Amino acid sequence: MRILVADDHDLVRETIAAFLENEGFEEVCQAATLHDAMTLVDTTGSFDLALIDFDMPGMQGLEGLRRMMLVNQGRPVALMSGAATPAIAEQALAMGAAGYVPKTLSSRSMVAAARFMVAGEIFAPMSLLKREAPGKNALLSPRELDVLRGICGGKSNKEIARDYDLQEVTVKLHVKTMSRKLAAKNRTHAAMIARDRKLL
Amino acid sequence: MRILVADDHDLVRETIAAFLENEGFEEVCQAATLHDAMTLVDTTGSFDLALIDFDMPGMQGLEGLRRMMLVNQGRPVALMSGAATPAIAEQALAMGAAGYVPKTLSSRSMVAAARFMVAGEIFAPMSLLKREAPGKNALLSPRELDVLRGICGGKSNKEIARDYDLQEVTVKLHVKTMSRKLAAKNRTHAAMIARDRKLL
DNA sequence: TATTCCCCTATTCTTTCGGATAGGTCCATA
DNA sequence: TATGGACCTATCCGAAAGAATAGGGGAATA
Repeated sequence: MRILVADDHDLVRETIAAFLENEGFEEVCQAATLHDAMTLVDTTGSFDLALIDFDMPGMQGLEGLRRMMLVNQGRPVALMSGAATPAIAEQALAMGAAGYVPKTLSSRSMVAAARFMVAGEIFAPMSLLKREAPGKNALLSPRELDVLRGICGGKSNKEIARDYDLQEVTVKLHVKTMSRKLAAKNRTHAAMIARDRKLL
Repeated sequence: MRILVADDHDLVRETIAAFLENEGFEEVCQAATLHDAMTLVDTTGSFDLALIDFDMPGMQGLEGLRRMMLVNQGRPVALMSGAATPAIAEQALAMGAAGYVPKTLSSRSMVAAARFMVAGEIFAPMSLLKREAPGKNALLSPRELDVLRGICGGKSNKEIARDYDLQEVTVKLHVKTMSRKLAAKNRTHAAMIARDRKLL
């Protein structure tokens, strides 16, 4: 049961490591940079769980997470952060991270989360991933949502018009107004924004 | 501590409910269809956790999950399934589900998962979400990946050409060949496929 | 050496998108 | 009644995207 805790703040790292050791995890290694963490994996083998800090030297955003996941041979790697946006947490999970651990977590919860992830489950606090107020995408009218769905399916304006029994010009109108509301540069951008905000 | 178990297979549903009751959950309600489940929520109030079956009458794919999440007032709703693809599990989580619970889970794990989700965490077995062989997006050449990234950012061919110091026609070529490889109808479709498969 | 693959460019053409402008209906609410 | 919003349609235009065809250079490999 080998665990790696990687964080550049000595106090934070050592506290977490100490707690994990007390809770029965046999081997808890530490690293202060991504580079150190990766060489540690290279020399001593992969870990059953790696907790790595998001704001750590060497991590360029989530690129560091990606690299860490590669060297750890597909075994669980989780992202830790004191202050990261829900978007970051989601992206981390989407790229296959074993979890997202806010540093605000109580030490007991942290241990529980670690146990969970070691067992091959995914840990994430739901408060972070909660979609905002349900009626908040009222910025888009029903028709605009229809069109947006069509766009996300890769359809052309003509196809969308056929689907909903409209004229192509009307679809264009909706595309334009909807893109403006979403601050999208074009239909493709709008589709990606819709996907990101989960408002399809 | 109110929990709802919704599944059309009586045996499965009752077994799960019995286990949860034995483990200390006070009020465990049952429903055999999505409709029953939703009226139950309407009449008796929202649940601390709702476990709903993916292959249940009334659920049209994930649409049922969406509706259930709406009526349960933002409190945890998890998807259960005997045989669902990783894509479905991911989508469920992406739309804000509290978790994905395979029916193959041992009853002890099931209870642990329920506890977890009631506490506001997200549960998902990592094995399902694991990305396949890392070198599998070798179908796309490096340049095609560059272009794809640009498209996902909503950029025009001209902008992408400028970014990588290419001619616009060259970008068009990559767009075309890359779209063919991905079986995409157009750039927007390609962007969505890339997002789905996480191969950007 | 020949083959293959990726990369880059060029020309021409049609289709599609996107924007602007200018109407119209319906419906709810002030 | 008026006002505004959502919805629909129309025409015109320029820009962008997509498809077809035809190359050349470089690197790896059989």
